[in-house]
Amino acid sequence: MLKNSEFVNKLRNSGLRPTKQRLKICEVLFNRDKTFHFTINDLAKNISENFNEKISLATIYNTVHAFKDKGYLKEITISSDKSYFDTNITKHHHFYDEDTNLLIDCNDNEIGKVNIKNNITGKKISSVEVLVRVASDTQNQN
Amino acid sequence: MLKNSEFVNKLRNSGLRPTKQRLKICEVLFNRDKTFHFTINDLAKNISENFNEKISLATIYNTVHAFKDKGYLKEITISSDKSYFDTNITKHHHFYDEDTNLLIDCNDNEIGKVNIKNNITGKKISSVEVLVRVASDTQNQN
DNA sequence: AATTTATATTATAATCGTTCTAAACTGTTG
DNA sequence: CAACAGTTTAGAACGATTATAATATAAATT
Repeated sequence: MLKNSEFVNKLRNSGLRPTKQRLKICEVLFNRDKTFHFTINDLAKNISENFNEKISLATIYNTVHAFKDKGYLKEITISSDKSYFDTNITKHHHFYDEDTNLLIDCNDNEIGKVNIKNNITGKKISSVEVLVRVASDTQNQN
Repeated sequence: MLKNSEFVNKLRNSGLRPTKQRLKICEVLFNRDKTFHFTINDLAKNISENFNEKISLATIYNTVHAFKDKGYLKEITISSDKSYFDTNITKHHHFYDEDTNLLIDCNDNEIGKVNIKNNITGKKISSVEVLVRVASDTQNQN
C-alpha cells in the first residue's frame, strides 16, 4: 500500500499537479497487490461505488490518458469496441478469456519469447504483443 | 481473377443471397492478387470511387460482418479507434507500420511459432495473434 | 409466369463511447 | 495574497456503428 505522499511525488515528478481527483484515481489504480485490467467504464463505476464524491467522466478520461502518456498505464487492444488499460507496464503478453471478458497477464512461464526473424527494412520495433484468446470447449471458435 | 459466377456460388453455399451489392463487394475484396487490409471507410471509399452506383453504408457494414461471420474475412484489432479487416483468413501475424498506418502480413519467415507453454486450465485456445508495431527510428516509442 | 414469402437494401434516426468547449475552480509561484 | 497556469466540470459535439421501418429484390410456391 503506497502512501498518499508517494502519489503526490509521483505526479509532481512527471509534471502533473496532484489534484484530489488524480490522487483518488491513483489510489484505485495503484493501491493493489495484483495488476489491474480495466476499461474506463470499470474505473468510473469503481470510483462512484467506493467514494461519495464523484469524478467527472471527462476527468477520468483525461487522467487515464495522462497516466498512459506518462507511462504509468499501458493500453491493451482486444477488440474495436473495448479499450482496456493495464497497470502492469512491463513487457508482457495476455490471455483473453472470451467467456468472462477478462484479461490475464502472461509471463515467460506461459509464453516464450517471440522469434522475429525479419523485421521491415528501415523500421524499428516499438512493441511486440501476443494475444491468446481462450474459451471453454463448448464455445464457438474462429 | 474470379468470375462472377464463382462469387454467386460462394455466397449461395454459405446461405447468403447473391445480390448485386454483395457481388460488387466480392469483386472489390477478392479479385486481387494480394491480401487486402481495409477499414469500412476504405472499402466505402473504394466502391464510391470505382463504380457509378453507390452502396449504402449500412449495407457495407452488414456485408462485411456477414463475410466475417462466414469466415471470408478476419478482423484485426490494432487500436480501439481503428477496425481493420483482412482478406487473408489463414493463421498469420502482422506488422503494423505506425508511420503509414499500414498492416503487413507475416509468414513463418518473419515470425516463428509462438510457444505457449501453459494455457489456462479448462480453456481451449481460439486464436493466437502477434502484432509487431514498427516505426522509423526517429519516431516516439513506448 | 404470377403470387407469396423471406431476405436484403436503403436513408435516416438513434446510440454509444469518446473528445471538445468554455466557464468555474484549484494548485503553485512570487 | 495576487496572479497565472493548469485542472475540473457539465454538457454539447462528434464519429463510428447499429437500429428502424419502408421499399425492393431473390427465391420458393402455385
